[in-house]
Amino acid sequence: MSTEEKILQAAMDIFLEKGLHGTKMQEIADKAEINKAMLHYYFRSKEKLYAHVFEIVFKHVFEELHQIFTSEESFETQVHTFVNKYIDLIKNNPRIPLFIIRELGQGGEVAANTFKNAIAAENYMLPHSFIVAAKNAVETKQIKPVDPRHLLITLLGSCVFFFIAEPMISVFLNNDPSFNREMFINQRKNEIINVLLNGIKP
Amino acid sequence: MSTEEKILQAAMDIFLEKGLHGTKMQEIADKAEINKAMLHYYFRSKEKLYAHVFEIVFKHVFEELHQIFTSEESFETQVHTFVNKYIDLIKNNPRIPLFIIRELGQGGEVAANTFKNAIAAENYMLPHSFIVAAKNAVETKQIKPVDPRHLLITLLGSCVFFFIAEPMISVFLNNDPSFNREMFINQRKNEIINVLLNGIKP
DNA sequence: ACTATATTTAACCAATTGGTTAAATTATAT
DNA sequence: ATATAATTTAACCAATTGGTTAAATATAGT
Repeated sequence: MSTEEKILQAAMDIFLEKGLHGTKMQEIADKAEINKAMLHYYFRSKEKLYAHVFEIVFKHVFEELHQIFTSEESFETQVHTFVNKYIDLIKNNPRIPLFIIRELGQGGEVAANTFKNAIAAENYMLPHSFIVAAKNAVETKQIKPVDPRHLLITLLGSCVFFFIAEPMISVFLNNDPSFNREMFINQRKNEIINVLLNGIKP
Repeated sequence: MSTEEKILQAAMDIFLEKGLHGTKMQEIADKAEINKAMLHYYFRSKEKLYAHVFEIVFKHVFEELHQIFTSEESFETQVHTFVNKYIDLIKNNPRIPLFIIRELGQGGEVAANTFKNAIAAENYMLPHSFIVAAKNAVETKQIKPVDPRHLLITLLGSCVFFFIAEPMISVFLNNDPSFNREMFINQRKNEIINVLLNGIKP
């Protein structure tokens, strides 16, 4: 593993866990087992290193989800697949939602730039492929007329909000001593699919 | 205005804008026009002052929304009112969603404690009143059988996600040169109400 | 072998910042 | 009026931390 790769790996681990401001350059250097000066040698500044990591994480999420809406399946099936895959992805990478949310909470400049670059490069454009698929579904009367932009926001918000707000939500859910997180997340998939697909039926 | 009030007012303004870590004690002191030592004299530490502010903000949001689901209206009307009021509240206090999100992004310890205290005091318990209302609506067949906990999460996520993710979403929405934020937010209310109420119709 | 270039290290620096303290001022009670 | 307690101020402190630098070491090209 080259020094640069060691840095990126360590930086990703720690930025994902602690965000931009919670992460210290020395901590990344320690984890990568290299001298702190190497961080600046390879990546100039903390912000640049962070932006680098953000882009990798962002790509990882959006590339996979983007593809779903370019398939030949029915729109209903696509939404079904989307919810399952998105929530599974979060379950397997539980740090990702908070990582992105923290970035947005800082003002989201890095996120906005990453997004702009993705649009310019015409890459992994989830919003675009979703909106094309949804428009088509409206035209072919698979679903009733809805604004695809709003539908996408509702879908994303429904999937991700639990994981963002979990520190507070879990206080309430744990009032029930038999509460089981794993089971609840699986129910969550079905409830989202049920309510939303039902809500847009023609 | 007493020194203590001046501090709280200034702290609220700045914490709301910049979050815990973005806010400097000196900045609060300057805005309140008092000596920095007074902050510690009245509130001991930055964290304690922050927690104080968080509780005030949190109460402000949840008290108003809580009441909706204690009314005698039909559940459908209550949901309608909730979406309109919640989104209006955010429009009038645009810093609030990011403020709470930033707190959750830091781990949400302060948020969790505030929430626990609210439960213990049996105060402004939005989740409780919502779940009672939704259960009742299921039993009286006003809506089809859904898990009220999931419905609440879907509802909150749908309302708030746009404002959280706006730095990214707006990059995409602004591709359309005629995009109008004010109009879009009003549409957002109706789309949420339409899709969700339709989704839970018996 | 020698030179130029790239990489690595350890020591250092300047700025920031939450918090403290001792002395000064003001308010309160007797 | 005087003692006591509460409030306010200015100066100070220690720790943190992103970033720099000059010298040392390794690598590659000729």
